[in-house]
Amino acid sequence: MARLVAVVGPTATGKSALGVALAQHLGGEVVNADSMQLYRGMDIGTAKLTEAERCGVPHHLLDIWPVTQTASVADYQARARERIDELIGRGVTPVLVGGSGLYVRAVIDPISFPGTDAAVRAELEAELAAQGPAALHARLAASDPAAAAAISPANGRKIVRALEVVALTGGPFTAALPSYDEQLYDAVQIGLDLDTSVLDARLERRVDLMLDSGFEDEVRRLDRDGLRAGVTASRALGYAQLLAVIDGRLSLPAARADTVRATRRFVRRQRSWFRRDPRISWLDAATDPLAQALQITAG
RNA sequence: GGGCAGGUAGCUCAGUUGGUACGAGCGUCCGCCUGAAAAGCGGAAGGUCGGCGGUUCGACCCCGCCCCUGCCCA
Repeated sequence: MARLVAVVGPTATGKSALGVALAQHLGGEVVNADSMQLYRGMDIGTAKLTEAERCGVPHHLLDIWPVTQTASVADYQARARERIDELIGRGVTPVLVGGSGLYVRAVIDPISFPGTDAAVRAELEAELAAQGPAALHARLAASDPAAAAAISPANGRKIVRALEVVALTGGPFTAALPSYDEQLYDAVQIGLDLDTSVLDARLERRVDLMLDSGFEDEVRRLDRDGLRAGVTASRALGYAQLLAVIDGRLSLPAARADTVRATRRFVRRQRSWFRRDPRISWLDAATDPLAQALQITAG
């Protein structure tokens, strides 16, 4: 087992910069674990590091999906593991950086995703739209009681996926994440966080900065590339709001406020996801996290 | 100085012909999550109903005075 370092935690805490610094000190390369930075052209709004900010450290799995493509953890998992294994084979330390909790676990932990089928899914989506989630939930209860019990009758998305898996595999949809005690890589996970009031102020500043740096133009450009048709990319923080601005459905100030609010909510969700993982060593982003991170990775 | 509208949860506002606030959205907090995870979903905590006094068995809802906000007139 080779060693892998992961930098996780809520957005806007400085994970990317810490990742670069760690890679430099450990002779490593960065592997992205941010679901939205996988999209080509989504740069400003995802706070993707610029070429200069990467300081010559190779970054992997950035810009691999067109905005029209629906995000997929399974696709990410395969690509990330392949790349990580390749780095390890070269004696390079993979530094996995990102705030997409499920993506990180999909790499490190033994999770296998049952397949998907566009036609089956499209049919289920259509039914969901026509009949509402309750009807589908009732059907799930008949074919997979355990899954139905675990999924809320209001959670259309999850119900559709469960039905899809049942239809494809003939078996039940197991909705249990693996425990935290078995991982595929010898991974050290570092969590970066900041005091809430400090982070909240930072989020606000960051959104303003993005807006000042041409975020709206970026969205207009991506709109021409089909962003609107992208199921996941079009819902990304800030992007969804700016599309509404372009449509005249929202004023710019409202979009700004909305984006800040949504990002705050996202941070809370990220924390509740990551804080359950006992393997993560938490560092305060305000007090020289690099030194502490190096200590942890050395130990 | 006069007139009108309004002062109900942190915010924006519903609401009761007088009988324990039926509140809602947003925010906050907590939790969930196996192919959309920057998405999706669940739960909880918050109110001396502007102040004082009166009427009443009983007032947030009626009366009086006062304070505050906005608009109009002077």
